[in-house]
Amino acid sequence: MKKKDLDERKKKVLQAIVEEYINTAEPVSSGSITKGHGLDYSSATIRNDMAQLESIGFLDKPHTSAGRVPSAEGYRYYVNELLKEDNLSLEEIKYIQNKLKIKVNEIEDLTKVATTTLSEITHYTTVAVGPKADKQIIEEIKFVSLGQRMLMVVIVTDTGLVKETIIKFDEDITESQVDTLNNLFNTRLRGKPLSKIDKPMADYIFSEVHYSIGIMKAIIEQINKIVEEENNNIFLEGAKKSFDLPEFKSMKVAKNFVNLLDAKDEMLEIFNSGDAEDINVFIGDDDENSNLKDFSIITFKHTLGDKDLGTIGIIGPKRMDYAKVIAVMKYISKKLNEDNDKKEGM
Amino acid sequence: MKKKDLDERKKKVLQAIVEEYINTAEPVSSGSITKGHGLDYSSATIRNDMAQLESIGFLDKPHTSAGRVPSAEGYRYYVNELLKEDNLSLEEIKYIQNKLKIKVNEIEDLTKVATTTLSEITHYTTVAVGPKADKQIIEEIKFVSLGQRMLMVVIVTDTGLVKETIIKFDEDITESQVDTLNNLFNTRLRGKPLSKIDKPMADYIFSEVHYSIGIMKAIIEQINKIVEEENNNIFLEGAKKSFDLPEFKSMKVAKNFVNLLDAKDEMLEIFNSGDAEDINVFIGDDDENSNLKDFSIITFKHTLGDKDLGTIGIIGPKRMDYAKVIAVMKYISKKLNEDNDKKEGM
DNA sequence: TTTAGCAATCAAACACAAAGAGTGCTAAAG
DNA sequence: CTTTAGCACTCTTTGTGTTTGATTGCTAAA
Repeated sequence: MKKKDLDERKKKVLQAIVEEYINTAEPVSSGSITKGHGLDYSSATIRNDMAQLESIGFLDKPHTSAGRVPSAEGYRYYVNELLKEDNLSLEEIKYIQNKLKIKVNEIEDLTKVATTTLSEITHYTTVAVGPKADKQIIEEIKFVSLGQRMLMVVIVTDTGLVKETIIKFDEDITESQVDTLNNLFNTRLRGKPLSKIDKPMADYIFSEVHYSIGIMKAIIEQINKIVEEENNNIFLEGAKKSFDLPEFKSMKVAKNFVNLLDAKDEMLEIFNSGDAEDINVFIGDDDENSNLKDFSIITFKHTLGDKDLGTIGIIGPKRMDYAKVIAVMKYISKKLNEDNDKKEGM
Repeated sequence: MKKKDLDERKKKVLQAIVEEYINTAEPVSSGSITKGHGLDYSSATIRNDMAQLESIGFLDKPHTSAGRVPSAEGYRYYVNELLKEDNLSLEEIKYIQNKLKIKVNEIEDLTKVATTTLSEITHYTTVAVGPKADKQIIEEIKFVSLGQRMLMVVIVTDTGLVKETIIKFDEDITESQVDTLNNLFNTRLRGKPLSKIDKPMADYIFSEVHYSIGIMKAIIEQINKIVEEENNNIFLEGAKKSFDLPEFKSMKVAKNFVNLLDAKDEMLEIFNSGDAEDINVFIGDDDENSNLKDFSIITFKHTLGDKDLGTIGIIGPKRMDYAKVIAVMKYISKKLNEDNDKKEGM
């Protein structure tokens, strides 16, 4: 049997199982879904369907006399084919509106508020990562001296993001040197992506500036550090909530969770791999020794027009309430764009 | 019996029990400490001592036929009276030296490196909190305009800390306004602690500047936000390591741990309450429903002369290796001061 | 004061039975 | 051909009683 060709009843059975399991976190028996969910068959009939759904890999059986549990594939089919839109309650809508109403100076703050709100409404752990360095265009680089031996570098990007760093030197730095720096860096980097501040760029700067190698080295080092940090910056919210989930009774699951949150590279890869237009659902595979085994990640891009302002996501159990989460995300995503439009126009 | 008047043998027995428990995480039986630890008595003798140590509250008994476990009071006595200095291995010393050698631009970075190193050597979770706002003296406030409607505020404090924030306005701001701001804030705030940027100060500024109430409000709001953030800033390292501890097999303990890390106010209170000169040991009380029940916190102040540069600490199980942790902390604390001396002199 | 000896205590481990949940299969009914 | 009732079978969970082993507390002797 082709996996796509589920007859209507089997679809309903799968859907009922997934939804039941999301609610109860217990294996679902054939008897428990004979009524409701648009079904009205005997448990024997359901059982036959279940056996087939298992044989094509959509269901798992913890052991003979337990019910069935959706497999990662089962969840995927459910999310792609069976999920029906959930509607937010009026309170939820009001709550979100109220939260996103705040005035912010940096887009980054707005992303954070949205991430926090998402966690508050869904009760899952949420995460925000900034846009990658190659997506951020430098609008201005400004060097400001703070006393004789201290210099601040400010980088303003088109995402409204402003990054600063302080550099201290062993030697004095003059105002004219600061001017040179401002000229040099701006003519060279304005309009380029953040990621352009790299080795070739450093070499060029070195070739242009013949004095104070020490100063130049310190500057380039520090700027590289900002870019690096910017590329690896992860904001986390509501991690503690996850520990109330029933799956966290298993120490193994809890440990996988903290390992997952700690594996920033893995997280960044997932968060940056999603499609820009859509809500992306990553359902943890069944691989026994993956951190992701028990979890799913759902992400969406915070955008303004075609500007990438970073990715916001949720990390929950595979058994998470996909319909609700996706509905909340869609709403927040829409609101973020509305608000941004207003801000642009102001 | 007075708690302080333990005879020599009882001290040794208590010490042996604590150390054995630290090693094994299992209740300690009378039989297991008849030899070694400077003891050479029969188990019956040890048993008598144990019974008395229990009656004065230094030991607990999970149940009749288990061994004994130190109580919070027992740990306290051990730490205050019995602990003998541990020595670091040559490798450990080298490792720390190497890590702290790095050149930093902000003291904050040095604190972070020290905190990370502390976690790496001890394998416990470590934490750093910055100095409180009333301990940080403002050396300069600088307003820098970034385009017509964007202003950056930089605050340099005597701890070398530089805080920046960006403020966006709905109206244009002129260079002369920026000059006024610089004058006003600097004459008023230079030499004052960060915490002085408060309501009375805001009122004063309002009374002096008669134009652009909107701009002034935005500025004061933002500055308050920095100070607030600065006061609540917690840096955490190695939280994941704790999950390998045997005590984390109990979900209750794991949950207490994440709750503890999440309860920033509680953490800050503990971290800020320590004595400046010393290494401070907070041993979790026996109170059943406290987050701290299973944990101890050890802190020391990162200082330079009499300047408070923040507090660094460790959060581990009550059963943690106090001798080792304290030894490492003492060494790092000393090194931080040495390095700072060098940095001051450069 | 210390220790040997021993009964008493209690968790942990084991074994076994019974109960309960749920399946898979078969054969009959629709 | 699809659906369903019926029932044997499987496997976990729960309960119970038993044994084992660790460890203590007490007593009486060294």
